[in-house]
Amino acid sequence: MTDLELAELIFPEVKLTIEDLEKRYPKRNLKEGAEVTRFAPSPTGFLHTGSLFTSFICHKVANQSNGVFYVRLEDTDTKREIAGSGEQLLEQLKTFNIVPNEGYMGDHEEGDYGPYVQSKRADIYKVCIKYLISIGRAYPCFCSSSDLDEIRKKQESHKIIPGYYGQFAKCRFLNNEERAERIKNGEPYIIRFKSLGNHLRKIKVHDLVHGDFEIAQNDQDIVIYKSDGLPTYHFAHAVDDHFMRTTTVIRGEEWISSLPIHVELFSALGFEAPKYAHLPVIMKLDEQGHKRKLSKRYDNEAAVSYFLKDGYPAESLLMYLMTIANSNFEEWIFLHKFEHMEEFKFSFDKMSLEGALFDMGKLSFFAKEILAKKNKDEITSLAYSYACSYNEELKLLIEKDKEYFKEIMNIEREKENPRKDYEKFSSLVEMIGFFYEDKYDQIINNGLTFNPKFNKNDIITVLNALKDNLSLDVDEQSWFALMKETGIKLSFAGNNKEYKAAPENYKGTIGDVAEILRITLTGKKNSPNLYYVMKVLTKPVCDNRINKVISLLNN
RNA sequence: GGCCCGUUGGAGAAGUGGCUUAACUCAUUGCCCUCUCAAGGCAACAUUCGUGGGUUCGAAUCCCAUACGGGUCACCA
Repeated sequence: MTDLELAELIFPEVKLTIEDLEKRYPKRNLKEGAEVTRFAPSPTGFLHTGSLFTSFICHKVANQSNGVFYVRLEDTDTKREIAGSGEQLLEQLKTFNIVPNEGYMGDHEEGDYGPYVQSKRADIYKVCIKYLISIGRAYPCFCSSSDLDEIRKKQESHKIIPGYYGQFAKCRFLNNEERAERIKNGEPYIIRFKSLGNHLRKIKVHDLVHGDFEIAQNDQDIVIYKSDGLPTYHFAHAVDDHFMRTTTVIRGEEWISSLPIHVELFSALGFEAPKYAHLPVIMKLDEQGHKRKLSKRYDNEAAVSYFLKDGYPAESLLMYLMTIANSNFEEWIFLHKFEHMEEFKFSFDKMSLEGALFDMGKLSFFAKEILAKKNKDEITSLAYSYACSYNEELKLLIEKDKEYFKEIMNIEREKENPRKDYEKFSSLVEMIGFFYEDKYDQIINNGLTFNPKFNKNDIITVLNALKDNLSLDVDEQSWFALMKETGIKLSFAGNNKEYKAAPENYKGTIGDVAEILRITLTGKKNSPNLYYVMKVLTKPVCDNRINKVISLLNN
């Protein structure tokens, strides 16, 4: 029995050939230098920070070369699949402005190189597997998992490389008659690739980020077609990236070690291998001080949803990731005042080879810079869309009076060096709650903590004087002059130097006066510039709050 | 354990034989400014590039050895 006949026996229903597929998926008509990249997630859970990193780079590389970025869903592991996670993945990418030009879009597919979901590509894989069988480069394997265990144990006890290869690849030595017989008898089987490689020989490979290096040839007869009728990753990678005409495969560094498999697969299929870029993995220091890959199980930072829920601006995460990708980006973005990062030219040569430790502090820095750059309308709409997804309380506050919210967000914003105190939207309610009357009432009813060196009457005197004398119809400087004047009349020192020179002559400093007012109006020891806070609150509200506090003190 | 990749400060890193008494950024610390905070300004923070040898007038940069860290060895991707 010939190999061709065996192939026919196993896949009688497959009529198409590789040539037919080549015609159906012709080479893309793109300009010289245009890169076709792909992000190929499995729908097994939330978007990992490392995946965001990879997809971001893929997107960037395609965009800056006027190429194509597409998404392919690798759903061949039906056991681990989590329903709906594919859609969610795409949804999350979208919040980062990573939108594919074609491929799997979540609820539908776009493009001429589909289907883009692997479970829908069974026919295509079968054509390729049938071809490999017909040329003797793939064969059915009847080994059970206990057979494989046995082989492994034997190998381990002899301290030789484990796996299904060479002499250990039992089913490789079956003749086609035996194979046909066992298949006809209904014995379960899978299909393995027949490797011609020699572990002792090396192949030269080139990687866009690692450069040239040598690696041992593959000699494993890996499974390419599982008992569930779906291909394994390695095989699907070769077939899909060929027929989808990917020019550069960008993926995590953990794939380097399977590169020899992929190289051999491409060559056996008669396909030209794509360029490869293996990205460093994002790491974290564990409790023992060891570096390890960001882990879904142990690290919050591993899930992109964590940052989204906490309300970090999406842009800040991207900026941070670009910093890891190309360190010259930092200089560039400073020069460009934290704007238009999409104009930055990413380059694989400038990529570091070592996995960076995830740096939360740096993320915070970028988050503050970015939020400080937004105008009041932009930051309001960002806050609002965050609130709609994650924070009901904030949503209600904003909806109560959008203009009022804008004015709060605008305090010390429209100036050369805007305030940089907003980092993530999850802390917004805590920071600005006092601007809202019912929140404010809660705060003062919980009790205000004034400086213990002032007694009740001191505080009431100060507050009454301020209420009578502080006008908001003047500019900031005059306002402050009024406060100073008021303080001095009540024998507070106008500045620190005077006070330090003779503390016994004064009740305190002008800072103490301001603190009393600040605590009264905001319930906090720290707040933005009091003048602007009062402007937003308005004079009547301020007076009302002062009265409330005075009557509380009198009780 | 085999194989592969990597190793410059607390973190990200620049650096490819003399311009490096190791850039820049984050963090940290101190001072200044200031009604508080967030900022902003100024300053400090690796005599040394994992370690040991060598080549050279000269090395973080070249060579050799060694240590350490990470990845990977599935009908998972």
